Amino acid sequence: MSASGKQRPTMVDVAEKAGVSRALVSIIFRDQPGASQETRERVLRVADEIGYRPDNAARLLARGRSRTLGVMFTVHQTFQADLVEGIYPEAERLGYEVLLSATSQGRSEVKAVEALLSHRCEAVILLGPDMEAADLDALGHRTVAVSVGRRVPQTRVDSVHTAEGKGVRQAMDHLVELGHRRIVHIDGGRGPGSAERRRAYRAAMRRHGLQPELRVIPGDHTEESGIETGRLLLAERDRGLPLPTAVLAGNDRCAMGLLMALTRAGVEVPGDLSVVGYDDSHLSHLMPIGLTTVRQDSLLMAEYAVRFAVERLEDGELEPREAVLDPKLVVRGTSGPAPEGPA
Amino acid sequence: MSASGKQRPTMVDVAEKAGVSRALVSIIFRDQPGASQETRERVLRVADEIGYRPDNAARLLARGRSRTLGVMFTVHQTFQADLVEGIYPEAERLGYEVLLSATSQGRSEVKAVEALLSHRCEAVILLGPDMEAADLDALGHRTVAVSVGRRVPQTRVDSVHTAEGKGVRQAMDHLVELGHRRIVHIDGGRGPGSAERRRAYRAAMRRHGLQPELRVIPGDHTEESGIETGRLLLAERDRGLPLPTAVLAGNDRCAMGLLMALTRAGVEVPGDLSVVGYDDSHLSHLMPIGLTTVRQDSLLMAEYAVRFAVERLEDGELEPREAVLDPKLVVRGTSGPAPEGPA
DNA sequence: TACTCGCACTAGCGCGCGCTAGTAGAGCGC
DNA sequence: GCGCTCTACTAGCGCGCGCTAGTGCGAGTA
Repeated sequence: MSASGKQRPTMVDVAEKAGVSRALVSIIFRDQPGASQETRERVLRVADEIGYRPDNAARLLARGRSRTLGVMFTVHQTFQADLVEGIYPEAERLGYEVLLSATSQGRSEVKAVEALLSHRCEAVILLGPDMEAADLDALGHRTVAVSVGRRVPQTRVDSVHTAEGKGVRQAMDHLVELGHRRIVHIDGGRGPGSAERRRAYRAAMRRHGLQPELRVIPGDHTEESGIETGRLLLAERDRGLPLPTAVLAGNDRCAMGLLMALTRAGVEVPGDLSVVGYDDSHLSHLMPIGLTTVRQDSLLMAEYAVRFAVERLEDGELEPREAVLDPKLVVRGTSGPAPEGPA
Repeated sequence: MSASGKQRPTMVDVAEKAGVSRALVSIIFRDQPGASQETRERVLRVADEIGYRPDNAARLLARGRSRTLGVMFTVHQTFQADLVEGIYPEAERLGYEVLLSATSQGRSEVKAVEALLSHRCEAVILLGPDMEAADLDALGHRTVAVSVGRRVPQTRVDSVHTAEGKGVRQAMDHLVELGHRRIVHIDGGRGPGSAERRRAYRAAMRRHGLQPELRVIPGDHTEESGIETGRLLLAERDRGLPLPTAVLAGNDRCAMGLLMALTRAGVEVPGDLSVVGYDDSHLSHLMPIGLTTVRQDSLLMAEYAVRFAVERLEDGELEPREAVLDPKLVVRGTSGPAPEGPA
């Protein structure tokens, strides 16, 4: 037997060996009524003996539906990994399979989505999509699509995200209550949710009368971005400018980068400076003192995403929906009272 | 048009609209000779108009081969994300598609692999598999399998890994040269490569005459493990025991956790203590001073894995092969001279 | 005996495509 | 005219399975 010559056994093989028709084998493997208990057991035993497994490709060709959800995600985005982890069980619960397709440099979102569709996924769940709204809309016309983490108003695409505004507001209120005034925000660039977070930060600063201190530092949702910001702030300090007393990072990864840069340089967290992240990915626990962050419930988001997709598949008339989940500030060790002293 | 009623156009639709036979459309989409340039363009234009895309499921049913590689990976393992990123381009270069299937808690390796096989993957690439050698061997008999990061001698499974021993030896020599003697190793538990690293650590300690200082702390390949170890070491210090002067972590994630725990507690790295990781995942750059680590070339490993799989598929008689890549110590900021003074 | 009913099982078409074995027609040489 | 070759295209089977419309048969009823 050559390695490449490993012939997959088919239903016909099982049927012949068991002395029944192929149709009956089909019935048995679909767990449909129409076969005696005795025959069921015999056929299953035979199938097991010759190593038969149903061929999904053929299966989903034969029945019109594939009952498969495609998930597009970005390698290296921690929070998306959390989401993927939540998607599997919910999909299984509803009787759907899951196919993953990653984007990375050199593999665009379009490519990743095409791969999913060509494998007959009935719906695609896009984790933090970065494509144009128009492209998203077009995709929504071609198939059932759900965007997670990014709002997509006015399109035929369902979306699941958290009320970014609320989350940021909670974080800002928390910091202000602790006496912070010089609070800067590291922007998430084109990252999912960034625009809303930036807006909410600005609004919160104004609301608290901190307009003069308002400062948005460009960045993105990576550790590098946090490190760079850290370097920038340290350089400013060395030139005599005051450090901010608190930083609202674009997400947890960014916050972690910032923390690494600052603590290495001897800045006390939260003594000299407080840091708040966003996501509550498992990174939040990396800091021994815990990262104060705005929790997005990845499990719940995954659940919604899967359910939106499935419900749209089963009732095509449904209008696009939007789930806006409540974020929740989780106070851990990286936020504390603002340091004393003059600005 | 209801959302779920989005009927995918098929070749028949294209053929009818273009006024040719379905077979000709097939020829054109497979880029085979047998159609005039003029017809080609017309058919492709028509196909584009009605939004036709080839159906992969049907395609791989019709031709015997699917030309698809399945990749099993673990969500959250950073280094595996690096590997996935390398697998895509190499597979594409060789004309293969890639299907991903993740393991996580609640989704076992067996489940993940079954999902891949049921979608007619011709071969599976297992990133850091944790299953029994016997199960791996069985899988190797059923299909073409490649294990990445874990050695699997005596099985019908190709494997790609680095010479863990060499890597550890380089790291240990580096530390000893810097004057370190009290070097502990955080074990990687059942993680890929752990056994070899542990063995090599022991051997290196003996070789350098440091047997009395030999110490392996149980752990695994997560940040949590590093944090716990950090806590443990700090607690020991508080009880008057000396800190080790250097730690060889099980991998980068573990090293990062350790660094977070130690630097938070005021331990100077590398002043008081040096830390060496393993993998050179992108985490290594998270530390502003850079993590000294043993580099595993993820791109090269991915390339080997894909090529092994493909070559076995195209020549089934090939015996299982093993690629052992040379690791390379990358010295960055977390390792420095051993601190002075008595133990 | 004749007639239904229900259970266990089978025949056979179709899913969308790849692929082999063709055919029709144009062009060419003699 | 005939035979040949070459290009452009088509007919039709098969991939492994789902599914509808059956068939056969024993038990129960009148």
